[in-house]
Amino acid sequence: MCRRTRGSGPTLESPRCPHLHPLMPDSPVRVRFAPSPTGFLHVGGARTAIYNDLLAQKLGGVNILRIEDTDRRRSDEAMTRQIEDALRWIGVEWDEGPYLQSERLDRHLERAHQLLAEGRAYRAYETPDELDAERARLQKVGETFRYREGRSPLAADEIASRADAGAPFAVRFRMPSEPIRFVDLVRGEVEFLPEVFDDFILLRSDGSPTYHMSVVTDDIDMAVTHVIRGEDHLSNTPKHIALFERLGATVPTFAHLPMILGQNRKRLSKRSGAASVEEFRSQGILPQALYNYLALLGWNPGDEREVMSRETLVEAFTTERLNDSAAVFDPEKLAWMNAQYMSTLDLSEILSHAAPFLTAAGIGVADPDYLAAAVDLLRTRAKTLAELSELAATYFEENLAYDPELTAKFRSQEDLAEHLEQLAARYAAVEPFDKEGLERELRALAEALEVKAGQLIHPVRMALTGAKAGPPLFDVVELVGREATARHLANFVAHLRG
RNA sequence: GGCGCGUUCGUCUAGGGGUCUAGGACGCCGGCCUCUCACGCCGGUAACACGGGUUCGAAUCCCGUACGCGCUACCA
Repeated sequence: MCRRTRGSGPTLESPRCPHLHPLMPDSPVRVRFAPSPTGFLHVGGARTAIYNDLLAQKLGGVNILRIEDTDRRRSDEAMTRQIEDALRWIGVEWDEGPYLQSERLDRHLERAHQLLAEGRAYRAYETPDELDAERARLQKVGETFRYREGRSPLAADEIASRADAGAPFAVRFRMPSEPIRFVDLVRGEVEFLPEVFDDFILLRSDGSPTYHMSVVTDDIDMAVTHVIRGEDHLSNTPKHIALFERLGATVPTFAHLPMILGQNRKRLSKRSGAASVEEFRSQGILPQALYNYLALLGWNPGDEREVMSRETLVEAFTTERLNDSAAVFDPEKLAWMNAQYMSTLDLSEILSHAAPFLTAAGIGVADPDYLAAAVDLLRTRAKTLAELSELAATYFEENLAYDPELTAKFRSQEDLAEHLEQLAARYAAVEPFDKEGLERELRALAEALEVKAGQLIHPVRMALTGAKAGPPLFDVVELVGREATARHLANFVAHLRG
């Protein structure tokens, strides 16, 4: 198995392994991400998109976006738009598309009719109900129903008379009778025996193509070289391979990614918590963090790096380090990852991602420098942009409402109000109003009063932010400024005496 | 039921026959830093699903069992 050979061995990236490189060594790598428009982008899909992105970038290939909207009922333009937005937001790029599968209907039909004409497919006259009945019947006897040519539940003369009467028919693909083997980039060699093959449907009796017909047709026409998709398609792969072959096309290389599970160890879904890119976005997760986290969920660079930019991930990416077992999505670790980006990204970047959250928290951008300074002070203290905005909001309050429970211990300190008034007097005069001077004044006052500096620092923090913990106090005072500091101090003194 | 895939700390993972008294990360616990919180730093907790082989030696190779997941549609 090629993928088991590490180091100097043949790999996808060094195309010396014939199994892994069905195409000419110099033919360009073409991958595609083919979501169905369900109204949101699932994180499992997002991860698939990321690996496609990474591989295309790594190999200088082409990434294609194709919307599998053949199920008309749940497809519309807005949903397609939603997927594009989500991909763009998370940082996945594509070079071609989006193609809409529904717009390629003629082509799917053409190829299906070609197969029919060539005798690689045939007409089948059973109705879905009849097939269901047959399945149920065999089920009872402990057998499995598999549709192969000549094994119809219908009598031969019945089929003939339906055909003569021009009855509607489905078009079924004639599956080969040899085993189908392939080397999956993630799982190694996989084999399916002909005993389990079904002559599956290419065209429904209403003439519409099925998913299998459409995907393979599109993958051929789009010259896709590597199909990276979810494990749920592994069992469909023999069907697809047979179609590629009968259609005279080169079979692409497959990579089937394991599922992403929720905390409940079931496939991640809305029930098991946030499951879509949009949800994380609205929670205030940074796109870089989600991209990074998802890339690491099922892949690792082989060393101990974890926080990695897209560029670094591209440089480090190899399909041979893709994992083959399902992974549980861990929101805690995502939060940590996000915090990493919150504290290291350029402030301007944080600011632009935070803007909608800031607005939602009622924070205006009247003074961009003030906003930036506040965000900079708080960025290491928030795990999400939503938290950040919440924390920042108090820095924009005209007057703060103090929580009696939090201020109880200050109110029981007899001299505190008096001390704070003295501090306020010093702060009114200090020049310049910067943290060094502010600290000097406070410590000098503490010494004169014969109290510990903390005895003043903590109540001042409460006065200015309404919280018992937060950024270093003198940074806060400097930021808040002379005027607001005086106002908050006065309010707090009143609160203490009230 | 059939077929396919999987199983290392709670979670993400490293591991490719001896270097494994199993490494890293998240979480958790403790400490340092410190005006508090957070960041950061230091330390601790915790795992090879089970049973058989093969081998001088197995987390690693083989077989089986258990469990989980996927597919088994005129869904995609």
